[in-house]
Amino acid sequence: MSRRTRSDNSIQGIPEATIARLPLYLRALYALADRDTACVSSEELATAAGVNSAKLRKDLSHLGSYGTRGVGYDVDYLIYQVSRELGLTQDWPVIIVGAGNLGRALANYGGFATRGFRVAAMIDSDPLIIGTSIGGHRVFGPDEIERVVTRFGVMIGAITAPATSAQSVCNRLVAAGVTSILNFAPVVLTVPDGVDVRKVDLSIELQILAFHAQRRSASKAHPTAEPPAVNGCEPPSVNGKRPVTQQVTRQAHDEVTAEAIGS
Amino acid sequence: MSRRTRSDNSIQGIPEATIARLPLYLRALYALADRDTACVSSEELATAAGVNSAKLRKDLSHLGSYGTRGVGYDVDYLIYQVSRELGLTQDWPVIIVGAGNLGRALANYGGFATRGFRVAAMIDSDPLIIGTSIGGHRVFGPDEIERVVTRFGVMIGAITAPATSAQSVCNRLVAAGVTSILNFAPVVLTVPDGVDVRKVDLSIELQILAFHAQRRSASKAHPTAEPPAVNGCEPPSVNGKRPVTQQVTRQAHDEVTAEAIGS
DNA sequence: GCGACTTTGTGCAAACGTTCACAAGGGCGT
DNA sequence: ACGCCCTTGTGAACGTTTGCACAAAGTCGC
Ligand SMILES: NC(=O)c1ccc[n+]([C@@H]2O[C@H](COP(=O)([O-])OP(=O)(O)OC[C@H]3O[C@@H](n4cnc5c(N)ncnc54)[C@H](O)[C@@H]3O)[C@@H](O)[C@H]2O)c1
Ligand SMILES: NC(=O)c1ccc[n+]([C@@H]2O[C@H](COP(=O)([O-])OP(=O)(O)OC[C@H]3O[C@@H](n4cnc5c(N)ncnc54)[C@H](O)[C@@H]3O)[C@@H](O)[C@H]2O)c1
Repeated sequence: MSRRTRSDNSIQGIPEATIARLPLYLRALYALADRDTACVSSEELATAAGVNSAKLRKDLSHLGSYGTRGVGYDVDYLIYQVSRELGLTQDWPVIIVGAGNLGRALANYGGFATRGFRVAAMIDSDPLIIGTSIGGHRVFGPDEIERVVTRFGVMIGAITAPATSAQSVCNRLVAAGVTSILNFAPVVLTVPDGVDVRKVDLSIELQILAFHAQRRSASKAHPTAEPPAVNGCEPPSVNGKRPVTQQVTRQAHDEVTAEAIGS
Repeated sequence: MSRRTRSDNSIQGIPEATIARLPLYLRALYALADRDTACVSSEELATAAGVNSAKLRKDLSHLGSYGTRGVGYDVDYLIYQVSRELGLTQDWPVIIVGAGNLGRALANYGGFATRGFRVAAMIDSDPLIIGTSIGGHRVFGPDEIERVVTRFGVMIGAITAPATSAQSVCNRLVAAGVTSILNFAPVVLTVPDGVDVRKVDLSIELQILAFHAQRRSASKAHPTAEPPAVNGCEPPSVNGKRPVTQQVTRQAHDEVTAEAIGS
């Protein structure tokens, strides 16, 4: 279990929360540069990025003193500095595993390449898909993962395969040398130390939205009332056979729990 | 600017961080239920969900005391309680605006419906797409938004339209009565108070991965050395014409900054 | 050349989140 | 029936993140 992420940040000193916002600032900066804005104040940039100006200044101060007091930040200069900090002054080849609905969408996505990310190759296990081209990228079989990763020096992989194969795909990617993984499958991936996993989970986002939506409509309906006497499951008794508590209809789902791999 | 999210949580008392993890627990619980596991300890469930067991217990304690000391949690009972808390005991119709690559992928996604989320309708502005069916869902024109939202009582909308139209699409959704928005466009949306926006931003995730990947390979190459003398932009001087600081080649991009809307 | 004005960069405190560690509580074996 | 043992639920310590408020610093007008 890699818990090193937290301490890694402190040894160099840039908080994770700041890192997560830098791409936001970068996007706002590019938008400003497009409008030929040469210089921007923390207030303006913060508004454009949707954050507090104090937070923005503190975030940027972690990269260095790149502003001019009384004036603001030079847009092009700041774009360069933020890009450098994020490692965007180089190109990043990305391997996409799973050429289904989502994998295709990614491969066809133009915005993918706009920040130096390039699709090195697509991988799929379906013989009918292998050999075809998607978004101008040839699809290879899973056995080519090692070769592609080595050949192009791929460090970043996106997993858009079904949840059931996500962990094994992940293992193959890591074995081949990939150290950063963007996971779209609804699974908790287990990876050795030194490998970075981020997940994009649409289902979770929707559920969070549902929670807030529920709360909103509940407080609309009963401004200050108890929740309407939930008549759901009774607390189950442990001794004896378990009572019938199947009020929630079991729904189909494709999620699996990840099997641990040797760290 | 809606900053009410934070304080809303405290009035009822469930931290936002906890809410964001409940779907994770729910998924792990369903996986356990599928294996006919009747009861689970916080340790096991935490491992399955990829979190610390103390954190899991504290999270669950916010919903109530649904465990049995010395034994653990009844799986079915906990599924019910978590589902109820998240508002998943009811169905949520969702409207998808933008039937392009991503919108199609969502509409075709089976896992979409597995937690009670149903595609109420798809919307697109392209006359060639309007009237066709995607994933079994008829595509309507933007003018039908109001009707669909009212008719089906839609509270949740997903924006998979281009970044340039995302804000106007958002405005129409909000005007029609949608209060929860899942935004896939690389834009900071501005919404009135009482509307909840979550974003899924692939580009940002990749950039965060790139940062860590860069750091890793840098520390591999120069274990304890200064960064290799960046010869990038000089700090620009403010007086006079700005110097040529165009070291970073300007890249194409489709991001825009959101225009403010009323309130 | 100088003073006023503007905006950055940052110390500090409060809010929030995580983790530890253990008392309280309940089942189970005898 | 009783005590042992296991696991929950939670108080307290710790770390992180946010936001305020202001001194430091540089520009611009005169
Ligand atoms: N489509 C969506 O909108 C969406 C939303 C959220 C999550 N997801 C998740 O993303 C993943 C992909 O979704 P999708 O809709 O594209 O599914 P899909 O079934 O359309 O595509 C999956 C592809 O992966 C390939 N594949 C299967 N096993 C493989 C393996 N071992 N190695 C390489 N390729 C393999 C299949 O041949 C198929 O082409 C799933 O895990 C899904 O749960 C999808
Ligand atoms: N495809 C991806 O993998 C991906 C990844 C990250 C982000 N995104 C973002 O998601 C959004 C959609 O991406 P995409 O690849 O599906 O783009 P796309 O061009 O394939 O699809 C966009 C669709 O939106 C429709 N549209 C345009 N204006 C509209 C309007 N005002 N109302 C309704 N529909 C409208 C278009 O007709 C088109 O069908 C974009 O903002 C993109 O930046 C996509």
